[in-house]
Amino acid sequence: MFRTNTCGELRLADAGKCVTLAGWVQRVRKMGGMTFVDLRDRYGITQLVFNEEVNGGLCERANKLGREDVVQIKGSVNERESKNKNLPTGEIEIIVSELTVLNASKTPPFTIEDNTDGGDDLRMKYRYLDLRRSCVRKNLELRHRMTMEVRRYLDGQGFLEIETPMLIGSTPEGARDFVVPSRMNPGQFYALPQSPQTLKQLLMVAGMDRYFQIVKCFRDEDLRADRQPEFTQIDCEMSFVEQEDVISLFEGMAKHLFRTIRGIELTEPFPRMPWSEAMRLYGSDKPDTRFGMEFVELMDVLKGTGEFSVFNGADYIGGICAPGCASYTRKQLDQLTDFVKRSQIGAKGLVYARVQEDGSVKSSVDKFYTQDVLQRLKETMKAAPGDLVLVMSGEDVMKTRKQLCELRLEMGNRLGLRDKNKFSLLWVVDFPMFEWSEEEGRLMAMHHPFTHPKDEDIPLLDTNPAAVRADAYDMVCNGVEVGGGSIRIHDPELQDKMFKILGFTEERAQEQFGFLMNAFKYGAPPHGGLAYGLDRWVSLFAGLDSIRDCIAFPKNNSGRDVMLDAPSRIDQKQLDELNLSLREE
RNA sequence: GGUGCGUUAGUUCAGCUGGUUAGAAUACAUGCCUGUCACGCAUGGGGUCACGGGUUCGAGUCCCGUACGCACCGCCA
Repeated sequence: MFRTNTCGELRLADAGKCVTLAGWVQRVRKMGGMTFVDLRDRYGITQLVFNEEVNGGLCERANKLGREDVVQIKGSVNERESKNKNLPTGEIEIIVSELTVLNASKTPPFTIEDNTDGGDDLRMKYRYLDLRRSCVRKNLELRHRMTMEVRRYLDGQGFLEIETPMLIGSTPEGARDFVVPSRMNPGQFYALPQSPQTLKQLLMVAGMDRYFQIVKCFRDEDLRADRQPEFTQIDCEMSFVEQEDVISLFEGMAKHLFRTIRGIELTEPFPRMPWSEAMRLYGSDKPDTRFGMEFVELMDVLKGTGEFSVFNGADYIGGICAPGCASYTRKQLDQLTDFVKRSQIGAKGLVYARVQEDGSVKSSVDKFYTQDVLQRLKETMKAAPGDLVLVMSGEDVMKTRKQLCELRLEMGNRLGLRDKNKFSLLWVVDFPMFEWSEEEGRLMAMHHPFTHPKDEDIPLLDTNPAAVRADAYDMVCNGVEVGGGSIRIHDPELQDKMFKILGFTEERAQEQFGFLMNAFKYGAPPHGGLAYGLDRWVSLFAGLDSIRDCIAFPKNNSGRDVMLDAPSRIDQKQLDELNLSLREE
């Protein structure tokens, strides 16, 4: 037997027992005649003791151990003379009688500790060492517990877990597909699914009624801290449901996860906010509602009421009120101005107004506005003495709101209002069906082409499609889109009409989605669903800044796996078999 | 496709307006130390300053380019 116990389970009650442990050498502390070794495995750390007086030869060998050697020891559990309150096993130690080095280790390139000295790049290259660190391992354990709870909840609700294929056809609508050449069908390609969307809809046609799958999805787009080329969704679909049914069932799942994983009871229904409201108040379809500081529109107050040409030429003027920030120094205000002027935010400037203790307003545009106008600004913003009003303006309403959104989040950070242990959930509903694409010169589906328009907006499809709202909904937590879904179209005629509005020719619609359209002709039930982003949920619960930290083997910024050194070139023989040739450089 | 920041010891970083032998911490090695647990103390080894070009009497330092990394914009139905 390799071991009788793990390195995390022995306690004072086990004192006197003879045990066998195996694990990695975390650290060796040589005290002269005595040597302590911390032995580590997935379950914890147990201290080993070697005493020169008791067994000189063995102690000598223990002194030669290096970090990350894999060893097996036999010994007896002993109550410690001086206990370590930081370790669950800190009341005992093992007096070692036998030591076997199962496998020596090279000195690792970074320290295997919570506060490692390794940088991200190096940790990814040696991810198998990084995963030995308890802080990283805990993320994977959390991920496991969450998927277990997801399965438990959905199973309890009668969902079937059904696998769908990874090799499917390419549908260029939306994100770029990863494609896979077919050897047996030269010149033809599979695509990896961006989501099992159409397949789960076919499962509804097939009468599966309630489906889910914890499934890898692939998108060949540029990466971000919260975006990987392959990521995991909790993908769900239900038949004979309306939006309300889907929302309540998956709100239940969110509550289940909060209760079982974080021990947080969310008793109230999650707030709902129409998309247009989210844009108006927060400039974002995924607002961070952990704090207020909502936008207040100021066109009436500031446009045309003074000589400030920037505001007089603006099509949007909006402000936020930062409580207690009137004491900001000139330097701090300049920093904020620089922040909004940064290229990725791209605003031209920032106007501020301090509300003084006596109620008067001192602003950066004093010379353009009378105190009366500034008092109206104060009242409109509901600003109190000591508050700082920040105002931005622009000619593009959506763009300016987005810039103000960035400023609001920055102020939230500065004021410490974005506490990782506080959770604020909401549903954003009534998304627009379409959005205009400058690049394509046509309307694009905001969610996807199978999304059902709101019944009352269906007449607008013929007259003003851009105004049509959809039965689409996103769940947002702390400014992160943790899931989203929609009621789908199940009527082939409506689906036809949708493809036409999206600029599909009949042939192209048939070619790309004919299988779905045909299926709909054989009795498709009304259906809808939702997909949660598992990586984002785990990151949220673990308080991570990047989803990489909850993925065992993530890709770097350029979509590379630096450990495997993938992607890589393939040899000519493989290319020939696939009937592929590479363009000359 | 674009913007910003970065690349110096195994690792994480410092290195000023260009100037003589490039530092710290940690890791590693050796020695001392019998109750440590981030043990302590002493000694030691360890560098193509990412790569290529330029400016200069002289470049880790300034300029240009390339590569790589991170964050972001575009993109992500």
